[in-house]
Amino acid sequence: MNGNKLDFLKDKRLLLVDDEPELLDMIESILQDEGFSSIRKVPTRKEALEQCRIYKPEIAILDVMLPDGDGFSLFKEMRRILDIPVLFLTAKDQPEDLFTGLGLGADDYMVKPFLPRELILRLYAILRRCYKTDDSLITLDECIIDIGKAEVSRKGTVFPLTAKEVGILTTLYKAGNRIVTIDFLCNSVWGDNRYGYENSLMAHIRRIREKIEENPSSPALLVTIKGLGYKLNV
Amino acid sequence: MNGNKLDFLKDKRLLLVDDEPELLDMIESILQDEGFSSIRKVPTRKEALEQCRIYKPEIAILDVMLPDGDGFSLFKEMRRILDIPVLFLTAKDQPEDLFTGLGLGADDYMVKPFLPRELILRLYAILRRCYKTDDSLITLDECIIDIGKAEVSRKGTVFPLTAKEVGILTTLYKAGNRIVTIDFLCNSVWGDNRYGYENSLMAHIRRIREKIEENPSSPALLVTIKGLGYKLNV
DNA sequence: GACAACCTTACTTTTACCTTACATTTGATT
DNA sequence: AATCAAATGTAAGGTAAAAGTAAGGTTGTC
Repeated sequence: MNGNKLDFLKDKRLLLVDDEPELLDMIESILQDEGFSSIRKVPTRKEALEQCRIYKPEIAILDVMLPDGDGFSLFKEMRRILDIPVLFLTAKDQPEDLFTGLGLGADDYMVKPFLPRELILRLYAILRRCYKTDDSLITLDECIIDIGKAEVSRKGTVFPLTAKEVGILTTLYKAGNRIVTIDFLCNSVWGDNRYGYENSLMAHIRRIREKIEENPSSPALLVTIKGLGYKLNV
Repeated sequence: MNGNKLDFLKDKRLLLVDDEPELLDMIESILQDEGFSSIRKVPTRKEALEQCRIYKPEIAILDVMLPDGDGFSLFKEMRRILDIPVLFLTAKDQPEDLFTGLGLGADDYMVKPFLPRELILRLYAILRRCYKTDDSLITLDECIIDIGKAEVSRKGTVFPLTAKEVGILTTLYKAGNRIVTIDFLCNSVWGDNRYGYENSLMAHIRRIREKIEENPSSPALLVTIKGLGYKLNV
């Protein structure tokens, strides 16, 4: 697991929720030793939900027991905000908990105390499956978009991409050639609850089209679905 | 787990590999009871590889101990043919096996003897993540409506849907092939307490029928219930 | 057969988005 | 601190697809 092929998984944003500070610190150090760079830990249900909104974690490790509510109801609330994989932890070796957790739609389940190595491995197993397409290379017909290098190459010419352009393209790509609403795009590029950037988005869309499209005025790759949003054809 | 939302997972092709025929039969009956319809079981590494080529399973449950080689090397060979999720089984409660399995890239790991229910739940957890559906896909006979992409495909042709069309179809679909009144449809598409759009709705219904119906003038999918409303046959 | 509910089509209007040129911000460099 | 270039944001007129309208036609029910 020390190869470089899965290193991008270490950049994923993790959220740890547990009421015991010692355990929280322990897990954090296990994960840091493994190379995970973006970890946020909170002790309560309330803070967990807050972090879901502002931090937008890509995976969560939840304790079943929390001071202000159980992990299961937290899980359900989280799923309404984000569709991220979840690994449950429980102190009690009660099979009931396992069934409840997995039955709700959790991705894995571990009983405390656990071996650090097992946590790491199960974490990788989940991340691998959920985020395997993070090669950051988007191939659309004759056009190759390299998110990592922030450039587009088409017909032998290389066009550089700006930060906002990369943000927009990434959001569109992650949607998996489904329609992304203008609101969602604005939120993911400029941050939550920000309005008034619709026109700016439009200007960016135009600039992107001038780089990726054969004919920017009648786009074939980044298309408009009037009244609904934009779509990237992959 | 008996809801109908995850029923499509039960159609997935499963491959069981274990050298003990009793265990093989036991797992098969557990899975059959749950509703899994496509199960193939083999006792050897050699046959497992053969099945990967001809049966093309969508998930595999592998025993670590096999008469003609261990499960780990089988796993590596399988991955060269198919990139499917794998759940390992082991009789020995050796942590080493767990690390080897997950380290290689397996998706989950269970120690025998296990609870049938846990197997089922872990299986669902893996399948859900690997084959998560587009919940916005409506299949009506020969016609597939993709709400997320706002398009309808019928007989190989793809027709785009407009915003209002998507709204109407979504409302009809959510009603679950029950009759939806014209008032209700208008309210859900144009907003509450708005009248005077009945005729506009009719025009939209016509346009939808031209996209989804074989014969738009005698509809079979989006039918009129005179005096009551419209109904989507699912 | 008379009425009402709904269909159908062509036509008009509107809205959501396009486009372009220009203004402002950001951030690197001296 | 000043300068400059690149990136980003803004404004405004333009446009085509989508939505709405109207009017004559059709179907089913009492």
